Amino acid sequence: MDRIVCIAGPTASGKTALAVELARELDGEVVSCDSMQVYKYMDIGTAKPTAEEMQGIPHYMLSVAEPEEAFSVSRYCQMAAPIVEDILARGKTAIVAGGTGLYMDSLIRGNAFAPFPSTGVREQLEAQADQEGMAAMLDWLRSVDPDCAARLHLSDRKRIIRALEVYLETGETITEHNRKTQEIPPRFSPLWLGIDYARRADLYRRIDRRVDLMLEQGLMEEIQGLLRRGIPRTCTAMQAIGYKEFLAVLDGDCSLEDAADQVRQSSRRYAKRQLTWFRRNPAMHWLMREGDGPLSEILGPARRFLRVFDSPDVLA
RNA sequence: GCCUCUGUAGCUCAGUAGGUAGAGCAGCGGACUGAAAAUCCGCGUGUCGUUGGUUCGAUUCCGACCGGAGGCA
Repeated sequence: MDRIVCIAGPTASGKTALAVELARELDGEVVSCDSMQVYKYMDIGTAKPTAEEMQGIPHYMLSVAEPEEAFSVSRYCQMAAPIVEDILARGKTAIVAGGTGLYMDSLIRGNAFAPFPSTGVREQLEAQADQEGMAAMLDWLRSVDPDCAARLHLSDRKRIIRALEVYLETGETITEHNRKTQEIPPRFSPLWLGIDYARRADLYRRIDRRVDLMLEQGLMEEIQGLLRRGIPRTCTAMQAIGYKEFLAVLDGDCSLEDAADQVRQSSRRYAKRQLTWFRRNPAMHWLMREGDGPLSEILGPARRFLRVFDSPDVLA
């Protein structure tokens, strides 16, 4: 087992605080695993750890892209994997912490990705989908990759188009590509820790509070700053929860209260999706939090799991 | 104090000419391999206010009581 700890969990569950605490105890450095914290100038709304919260612990993969850039899993892995290797090479513990399950799994498994399409294939497919409808697109996919077509629902436009894109670009179906990457052994073998709440309502209360806190900290000003920089409101970064909704307030399309309600609800649904993703990981060791209990309540259990680094049988 | 209306899912409400009930929202579960804070799929979770009566059978009809809204005093 590598000296890597993955800290997963839903938004507002305390991943940042746990990561820093464990980094202090294990002589570790933190690699963020968050699809929105990678963007610069988006600090408050993505709950990026502040300098104070980091407590001098080195953090990586924060603010590494311009908001108007198209970021992706592939780029995340390209950048983060060498960083993790380097931390390990220096004899330190790598603490990969964040809520983006796809990024975390891909980094750990060392997923390979098909070359990025340089031509406008996706745009062409989008246009074709608009003209001929998704049923025709799914039929097409079925003729080249029946397994993939069987897995996808007619409404899942994104994945149908992506599957066709991979096939057209590489000549290989996405099913075949996935099969091949799964044959490759995982790149890292970490200790998986997941944070969850015994009662969902307690997590939701924390989410609600965090939204209010973000507004107090100046989220609206942060969004105005992005607009002043000329960040297009259609880019991926702007679809982040808390940004798209409050943007509507600045545009005069929505009241602040309604937008805040929407942000709270989107965050709750997001948290649920995150839990669904992480729950299917059989290697996950769950740390359950109660009510408004302090972080220390899960520190003990976390340390018990961490003994695996000294004697690999403790988890057996 | 009297009169009228009202009480059904977490919320707003529909409904049963008597055979234990259904919508929206909320919520819950799941999928996920280069947009992933994205995208998509599935699922009613209920002492029908309480208590008596009529009835083979009451959430439905009748009475009383309790809670809510309005009106008259």
